[in-house]
Amino acid sequence: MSRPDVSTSARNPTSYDVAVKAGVSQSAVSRCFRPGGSIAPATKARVLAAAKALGYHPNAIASGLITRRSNLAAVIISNLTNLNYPEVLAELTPRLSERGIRVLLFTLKAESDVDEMLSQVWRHRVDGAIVAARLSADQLRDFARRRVPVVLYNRFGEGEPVASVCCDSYDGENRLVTKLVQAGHQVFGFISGPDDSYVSMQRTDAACRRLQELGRDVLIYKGQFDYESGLKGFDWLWQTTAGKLDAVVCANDPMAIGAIDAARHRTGLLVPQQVSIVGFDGVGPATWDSYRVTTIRQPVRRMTEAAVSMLAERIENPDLPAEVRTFAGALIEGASARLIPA
Amino acid sequence: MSRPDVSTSARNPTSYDVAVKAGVSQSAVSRCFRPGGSIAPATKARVLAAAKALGYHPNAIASGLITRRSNLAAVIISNLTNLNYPEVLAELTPRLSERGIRVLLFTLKAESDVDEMLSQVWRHRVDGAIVAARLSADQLRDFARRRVPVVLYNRFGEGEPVASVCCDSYDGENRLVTKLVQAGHQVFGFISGPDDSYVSMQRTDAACRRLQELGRDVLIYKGQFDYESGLKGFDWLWQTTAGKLDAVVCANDPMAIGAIDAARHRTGLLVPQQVSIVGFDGVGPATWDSYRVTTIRQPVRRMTEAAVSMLAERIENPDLPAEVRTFAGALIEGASARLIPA
DNA sequence: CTTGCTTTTGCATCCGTAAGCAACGAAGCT
DNA sequence: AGCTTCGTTGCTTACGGATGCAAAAGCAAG
Repeated sequence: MSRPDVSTSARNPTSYDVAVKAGVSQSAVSRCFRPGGSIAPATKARVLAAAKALGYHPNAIASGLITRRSNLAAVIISNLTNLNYPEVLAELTPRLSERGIRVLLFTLKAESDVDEMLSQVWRHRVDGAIVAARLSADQLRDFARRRVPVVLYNRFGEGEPVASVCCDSYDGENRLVTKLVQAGHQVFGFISGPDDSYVSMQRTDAACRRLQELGRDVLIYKGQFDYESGLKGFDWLWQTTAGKLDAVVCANDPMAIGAIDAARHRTGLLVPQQVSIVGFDGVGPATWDSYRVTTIRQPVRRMTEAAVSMLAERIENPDLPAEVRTFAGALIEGASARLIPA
Repeated sequence: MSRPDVSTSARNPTSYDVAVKAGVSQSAVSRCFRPGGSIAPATKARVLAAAKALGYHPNAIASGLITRRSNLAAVIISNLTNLNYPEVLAELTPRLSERGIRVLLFTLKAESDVDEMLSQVWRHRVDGAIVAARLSADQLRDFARRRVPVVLYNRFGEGEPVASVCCDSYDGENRLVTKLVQAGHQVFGFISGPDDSYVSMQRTDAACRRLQELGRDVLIYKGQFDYESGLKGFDWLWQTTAGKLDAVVCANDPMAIGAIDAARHRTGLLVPQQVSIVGFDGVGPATWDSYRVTTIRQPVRRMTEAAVSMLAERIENPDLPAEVRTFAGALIEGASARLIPA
């Protein structure tokens, strides 16, 4: 039974259609679109011409079924509105693309169902995953069991060793805090992120530990990584220290910006003359003239490049050992903190 | 020849494996995972138990091959670092997910090869696409020819009618400009985005046309939608008007923020007392205390919801006519413009 | 117990591509 | 010329799940 020849091509053309037009077998067509396929140059040219004429593009679904490679990587990001992640995503996508891998994007809200999301990840048989979200040890073990390589971004596998790329929170906070103490600051406040954030945990721990080493106490306000938290956090710290507050260390830049605004516009202080405020990440707005936040800039390009190459290596060879690549951030001096002794 | 039983399950379990374990046929397993599959409740329970025990998840690739539905939508965004798009993407992803559609993300840099990207879109046989990037009429026609529904985001099909969701640039700029004129501003500057941006074109056209109607001249500086452009644009406008500049209308918020910073910190002006500056989009930083930009806030939630539902409808029924849904933005009065007569 | 109807089940086939295998021809060698 | 070697090519099958069709099972009424 022959299919009616609809000249408007109701269906996508298949490799078989191309084969007929080029006068070769379907296998030959297939080989034209595979790197390293054994095919004579003249034949290949004929096939490619036919393919172009028909508007043929190999069906990645059919190809994925037989090769067991989807050429997809899941990119799982908890909170895209965090100003750091758009840049990360914008860097990851073309880098993966260069290696022939497309991005299947998953975003998580706090309330959302991680298991449901992972089920979709499994269904699509992704070749690997880059994860900037909190996954449980069990969930990470599922990746290992299914032999789907994962690279964690700015977090470590808790318990299980997992490949990961991190900006060094300890180093960054150490440098910020040490500079602040050397400059003579006495009364410290810290504005953290939410409890379930690994990044927040690390930065909080790093800063507080270092402050303790240097003999300073620190008051902690628990924020949510957003501008509002910076506003509220500063007010609370200012009240609670009865105006003795000297320096505020924030777990990310938007909170530092909020704190700066609270200090200036709501409390009427001069930053950095009366109070120093530092952030972390080095997102775009931190460099704006009104803020010029003193912060640690993550080397996003190098980190994303590392994440992608680690993932690609592990897709080729799933037995590579877990490896953690740590990157030191760059101290941006900005103008929101007094870094020299008064 | 029987496959060795690797208890660590070297391969993903298939519906056949589940069928054997549950003592049913492969068809029955398949029907358990399809909505509306004819299956007895008791059987379904047995199958689901077996599936769970084996860690079975239906293979979306195999299923996509036979159903000709990938359950993927391409989301094509030209410039993720534009502060408006992360929010858009963060809204689109869960909304598509609710409808069983996963996001295949494509980002474009100016230099990047659109045709290569589209080739990947065709290969993956996406069910539809949401496009916030500049595509040529030919490229849009390819979507139609392949019967892949498209919804444009904040742009129109040029020539071809294409489904699209837009925030009304004309209305928004009209309201801003009219208010500024009513408040008595005389000398206007406009900071536009790049020439190849549809959004910039529209906003520029809308603002200038309205200014002309109201009998005001306007000087245009061509920017790139970024903070730097705002800085430079303001300086240039200030110089060029020899300090007569009254009001600056910017094609988006980051440029307005740059202009505010230039006015305040580089030229030493009071905003809005000496010069009014307005933006467009209503991105997060526009509301920060240091700026409080007077702007038009795009109704991102309603727009993304519309885009997703229009796409979903067209996936079900590709013959739906093109339709443009336009949303009026909300005027955010902010504090960067004087809106009442002096 | 039979009949007629509905629900549930299994069989067989198909989706579009990749790749092992064997066949083929051309070229190089003795 | 006869033989080997190598590059190309087509044939055939497999990937994993969805679905039309017919068979089987359940169920109610006669």
